[in-house]
Amino acid sequence: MRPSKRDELVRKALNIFYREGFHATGMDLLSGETGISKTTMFKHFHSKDELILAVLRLRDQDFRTWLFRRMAEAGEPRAQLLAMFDALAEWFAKPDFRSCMFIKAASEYPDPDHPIHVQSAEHKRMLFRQLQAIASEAGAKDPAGLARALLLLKEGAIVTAHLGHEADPAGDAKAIAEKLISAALD
Amino acid sequence: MRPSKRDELVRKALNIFYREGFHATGMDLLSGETGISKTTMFKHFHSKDELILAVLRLRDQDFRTWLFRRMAEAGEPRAQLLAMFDALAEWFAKPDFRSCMFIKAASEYPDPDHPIHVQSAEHKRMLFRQLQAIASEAGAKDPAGLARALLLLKEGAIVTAHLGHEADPAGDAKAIAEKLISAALD
DNA sequence: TTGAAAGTGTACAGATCAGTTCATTTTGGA
DNA sequence: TCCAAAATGAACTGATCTGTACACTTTCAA
Repeated sequence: MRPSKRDELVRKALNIFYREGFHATGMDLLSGETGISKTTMFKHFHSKDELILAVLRLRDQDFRTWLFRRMAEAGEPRAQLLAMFDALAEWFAKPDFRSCMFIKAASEYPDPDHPIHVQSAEHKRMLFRQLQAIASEAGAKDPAGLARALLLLKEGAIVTAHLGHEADPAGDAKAIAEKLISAALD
Repeated sequence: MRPSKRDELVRKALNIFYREGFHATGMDLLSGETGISKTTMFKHFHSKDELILAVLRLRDQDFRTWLFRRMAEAGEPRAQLLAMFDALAEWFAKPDFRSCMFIKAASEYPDPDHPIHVQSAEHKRMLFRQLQAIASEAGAKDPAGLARALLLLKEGAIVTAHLGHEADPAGDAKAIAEKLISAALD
């Protein structure tokens, strides 16, 4: 089995779903835009939902790899935590930024038991675990509490960057994070 | 003109869109669930998008009226600001809570120039203005900055309540808000 | 009571949706 | 070179989508 076509499909579908939305993107359009025949698409994935789940798995990998690599470059655990918001600022500045794929997925599949909704929630949990580990390394008194607070700031910044009129939501979030981190580590 | 049918339609459509999503809710289903004929629906609104815009206008009114009334009951401006998070906690606890309608609308209509997206952003701006006024009354050194920070916490709490596994996102947000308000008023 | 406005039910148009079928062509490794 | 796996294109199913047409009924106020 050669996985290249399948991977190519998932990666291209990711960009289109992210830009246009899930329901608004039909399989015919997807086939046309990717240049991959519908027959092949349905050979790799038995349904549109399965394709979306594969897209979300890829996005989860890509996003967490990107974010925590950026954070790791900052050095000390305490600096890593703050660096999350610098990474967010870069993301928001991209012209094709359109919010968080998992917030959007959960919005389009509101049933909490739907696999797409469940998998979106799982992404957030993975973020929490990794962030908690760094907060722990940094010597936080309550690593879980600090991780929850920083993630709350992250989600707020994303929504505000997408829907708000603010100049620098990532900067606002970072300023708050600095206070929280100082208080959590002293 | 008797507006009762029209209002009834908008109010019932609001609940269905909120529960099921916009694209996932067809006009036939809407007609069936509301008991209002499709002919009448399209006499009042020339398209589904127009109905959605009316739904969002109603939701904007309802939500801001509810939120700022709850806050006003808290008395002093400083207490009002904190009361926002108590109101959020009540909202999150409702069994039919499914995130913020405007975050969902912007997710389903990702084109920033789409009227539905524009109107969703406008809701957030209205929230900002009202919150800024209260921050100003409270004597904040930078009312706009405090309003931005509190709204960022609000959006983060909503997303976390919808998608996260946290026990009390509104409480987490409130704890952070307390620190910010104290620092902004001293 | 009457008459216009508002609402109904049904059937329909035309497009699009997810997903299938099948005969043909392309591909890449042995 | 050969062969099986992979991919293709195009037509097709049946359902659903937004929106329309039209004849009929209900409502309400003058």
